[in-house]
Amino acid sequence: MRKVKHHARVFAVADRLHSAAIHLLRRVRRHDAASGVGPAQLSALSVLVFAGPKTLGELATAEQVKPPTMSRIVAGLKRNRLIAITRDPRDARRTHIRATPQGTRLLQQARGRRIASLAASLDHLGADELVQLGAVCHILEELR
Amino acid sequence: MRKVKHHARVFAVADRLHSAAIHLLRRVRRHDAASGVGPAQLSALSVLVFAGPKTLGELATAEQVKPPTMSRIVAGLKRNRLIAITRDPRDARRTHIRATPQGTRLLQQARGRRIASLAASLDHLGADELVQLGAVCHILEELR
DNA sequence: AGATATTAGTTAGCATAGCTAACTATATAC
DNA sequence: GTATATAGTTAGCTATGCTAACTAATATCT
Repeated sequence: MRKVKHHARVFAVADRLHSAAIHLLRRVRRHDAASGVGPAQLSALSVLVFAGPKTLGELATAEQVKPPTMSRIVAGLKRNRLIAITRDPRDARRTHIRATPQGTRLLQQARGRRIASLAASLDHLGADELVQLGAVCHILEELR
Repeated sequence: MRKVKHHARVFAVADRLHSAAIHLLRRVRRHDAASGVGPAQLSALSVLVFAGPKTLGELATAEQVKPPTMSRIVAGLKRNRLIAITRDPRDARRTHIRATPQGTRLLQQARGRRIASLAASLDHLGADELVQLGAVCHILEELR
C-alpha cells in the first residue's frame, strides 16, 4: 500500500528534522550568554520587539507559559530597563508592555550574534543549497 | 559584487532557518510535560539512550552544561530510576552512567510523542516536499 | 617513595524559570 | 448592588543554570 510507505517516510523525515532543529538551536544558543539576560527574558523580549507591545497575558500565551511565570520574567526585564509598562486606560487590570530602545538594541545584538554564527556555518554552501534551504523554510513557515 | 549578494542571502536564510527551528521545537516541546520529568533530564537521558553510556563529564560536555549542573540532573534521573551509575574500575574518580530499561522506555515514549506530533503536521505534504525536507536535513547534518 | 599538581565529581549558595494555589483589584452581569 | 468573571501578583515549591570551594583519586616529577 502506498499510504503506509508515505507515513513511514513522513516519520523518518520528522525524526531527522527534529534532530536537526535541536542541534541547530543548541549551537546558536551558546552566544546568548553574552547578552547578560536569561533565555526566558530574551525570548519574551523578542516577541515584544518583533510582534509589538503586548499585555502580560498575551505575552504568557505567546511564550507558552503561565501568567505567574511571565509576571516574574517581566519583572526581570523591567529591572534591566529593557521594557516599559503602562496601564490600559480602558481596563485598569491590563498592562501594556513594550520594549525600550535599550531593550530593542540588546535584542538585535543578541539576535545578530545568533544569526551571524549560523550564517558562518552556512557560508560554504552553494547557491543551489541555499535555494533548497529557503524552500524548506517556506514549507515550515506554512505548517499550521 | 557577487560575494556581497551571496552573503546577504546566507544571512536571510540563516534568519529564516533560525526562526523555523524555534517554532518547530516550541511546538513539539508541548508534549514533554506528559513524561513527568524536566527538560534537562529528558535531554540528558536522550544522549544516554542514543549515544550509549557516558561519564558525568562527557554528559556535561554533550549537554553544554557545567559539571555541577549535570551532577544534579544525574541525581534527579537516578531518583527517578531512569539511569544506573557504576564506578570506573580503572579510575575510581569516574562514574559510568547508563539508561535503565525504564529510562529507555520513558525516553522512547516522550520522543514518540514529539515525532508523532511533528509527523502529523507534515502529513499533508507531497512526496516532492518530503524529498526537499530530507535533502535539507542532510545538508544540516553535514554542518560542522 | 613522597611531595606536588591535575583531574573528576560533589557540595554550597546564588539567580532564573517553571508550576499551582491563593490573593487583590478591576470589570461585567444579573 | 451583589455576584461573578477576568487580569495580574504573591507565596512557595521544584528544576536548572552558574561560580567557588571542597574531596578523592590519579598522574607527575624529582
